Formats: sequence, structure tokens, C-alpha cells
Amino acid sequence: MRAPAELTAMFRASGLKVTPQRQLLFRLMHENKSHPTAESLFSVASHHMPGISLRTVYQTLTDLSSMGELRLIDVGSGAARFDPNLDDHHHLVCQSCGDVRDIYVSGSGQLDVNELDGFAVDTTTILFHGLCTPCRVTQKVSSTVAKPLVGISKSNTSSKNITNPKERMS
Amino acid sequence: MRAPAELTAMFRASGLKVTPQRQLLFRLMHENKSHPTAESLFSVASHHMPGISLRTVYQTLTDLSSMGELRLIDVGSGAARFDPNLDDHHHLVCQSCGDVRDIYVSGSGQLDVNELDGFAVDTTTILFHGLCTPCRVTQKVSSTVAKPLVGISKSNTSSKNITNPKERMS
DNA sequence: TTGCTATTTAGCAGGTCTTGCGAAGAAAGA
DNA sequence: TCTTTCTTCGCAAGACCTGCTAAATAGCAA
Repeated sequence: MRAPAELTAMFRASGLKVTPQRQLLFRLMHENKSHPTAESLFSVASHHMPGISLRTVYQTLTDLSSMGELRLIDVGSGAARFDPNLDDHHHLVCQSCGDVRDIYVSGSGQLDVNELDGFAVDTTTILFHGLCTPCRVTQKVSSTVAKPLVGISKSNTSSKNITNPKERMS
Repeated sequence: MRAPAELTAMFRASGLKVTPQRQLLFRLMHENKSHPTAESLFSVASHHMPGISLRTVYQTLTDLSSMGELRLIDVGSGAARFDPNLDDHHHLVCQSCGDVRDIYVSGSGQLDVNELDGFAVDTTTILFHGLCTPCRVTQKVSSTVAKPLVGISKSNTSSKNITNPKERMS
């Protein structure tokens, strides 16, 4: 994602207005490595600008995505996440804490795919699900209690209920 | 996913009851290659058994997933999809019609990942987004009108609004 | 077959995430 | 400063999914 000043110029050049809300969001997203959801970005933005609307955050994130300045990523945790990193990269998703990290994968463009059969591939998305180091350590300690895997449990332990996705923003 | 008769035995062995609703869903999902959502499976099921509840479809799909008989896939189109194919495979997602197809990828287990940095990978999911053959043909015909890419459009053209995911069930 | 009991179903309410809409407000050019 | 056009806010509503509970029923035992 471009720097706030460039985005400002781009927006104006496109006939779009540059409001304080947008400028704040430009700043908060620029080089943000936390893959925030609209909601979590909203809570940070609210701290800087009380009264800003969640609607505006969604709007601006969607606009930036349409302009190709933000990548929208869906790691299956319910809410969409936004990534200002436009490099060709993929993601590591912690199944325990929900944290998302960028990861660079060599040769993903030349994956050996059988029977493409006329399908024209545009983009390839790779998600590595697993455990981040902090969670692995925690898990190891309580490993005797872990994984009631067998049998059917009614309680939903799906990734949708991940607690407290970490935000690392200023 | 196992055959209906085996699932029936498994369910009973686990103390779960085998209802007509479940048997129908076993049959509809067994070797189903359409990657249905709960909703679309519900509409097919309703045809065979009017009055069946969407709640029951969700319940049964969730149960089968917990038992490892179904894989839950999220292609970012809003609703979760269910896949009875338990082979190690990935998915092709048509950005135009939303169709999902299984695809086998060689060597995805040994992707060259830089800086894993302590992260323990459990599963890898690969999504190839692009255009299926039918959609590519259609797109080509109307290619002069296609892709208003530049500028910001307020209208949402995201993958969430894909029309009419094809169902290929009996 | 009948009766019993734990499980399941149906249906609706409610939760989460996201978008549509319109009145009020504000950016930016004249 | 004025005017036009775009934006913001806030709420309503839509899509998807789960929690809850009364009523129904599978499956076992007699």
C-alpha cells in the first residue's frame, strides 16, 4: 500500500475527497502488519478519532481494496482481514490465537497441478494453518488436557471462535 | 466420506441415532462433487423430504465434519462449503460463477517456505482463483465491456455476490 | 408389541459480520 | 463565499450460523 501522501494525491486525482477519517485510516493501515479486521481497525481508529463510524471504516477499506492498495484476506475466522502488503506472499494462521503472519513461498507460481482442464488460474492463495510459537509453548504445558478429538462434540470448537486476535498497531 | 451404510453403523456405534433426515443427508453427500453450502444442500434435501429443517442440515454437516467424514471449506464466498472428498487435495474457485472443483497438487507438502520461524504448520490449504471454462468462454464474448477496473466503484463486485453456485446433485 | 428414555428435530430467536440507505455534513473548485 | 458533489454516520436489514426448547422419535429392553 502506498504512503498516505500518495494515496491523498490518488484520491484527489480520482475526484474523491480526502477527509480526516480517510487520512487517519491511510496512516493506520500503511505498513500495518497486524492484518486487522474492520472492527479491530475501527477500535484503534476510535481511539484517535472518537466518533468515527464503523461504516466509514468499512467504506474506506473497501475503497482501498478496489483500488488495489489493500488485499482482502479471508482466513475463515469470520471477519475479513485487510493486508497492505502487496508483495506476492501468503499467510500463516494460528489455529489457537488467530494471529495471521505474512509468509513468502518460493515456487508457488509453478505448483504442479494436475487436470487444470481449461480452468484459467488468476491468483493462488495459500494458507498455512498451525500454531505460532507462543501458542505452541502454552499448548505444550497443558498438553495432557488437549485434544478431545474422538467422538462428536456438540460444542463448536471451530476457528470462528478464536479469542482475541492480536493487534499490533500504534 | 464413507458410504451411507457405514455411516449408519458408525453413528449407532457412537450412540447416535440414525434418523431418516440423516440417512437422506448421508446419501446426498456421499460422493457429492458439488461442494454444496448448507443452504444448497438444504434445498436439495427439501425436495426429497419436504419439511426437513435447515437447522438439521447444519447439525448433520457439523457432526459429519467433527467425525472427519466431511471437510469444511471456506472459499471466501460467504457460506461454508462441505466436501466429502477426504483425499489430500485443493480447490479451484471460479471467480465468475462461484463453482468449486477439486484439484490435486503435487509437492504442496514440500513448499519452500522462508522464515517459518517456529510456526508449526498443521494443514495447508491452496485456493486457485480464476475462471472455469464455461465462464471464460462467456467472458471472452463480452470482453469489450469487461473490467471497469480503474476508479472506485461503489457497487460491490466482490466474490460474495456470486450468482447461482452450480449444484450438480441428483 | 409396548413402553421407556436419551437423542433429535423443527423453528425461531439471537449473534456476528457486512452492506444499503438517506439526511446531515464537509471537501474542493468556482 | 458559494455551490456542487462526495462523505459520514447511524440505523435497518441481509446473509450466515448457532443456541434453545418443546415435541417427536430411534432404539433398546421386556
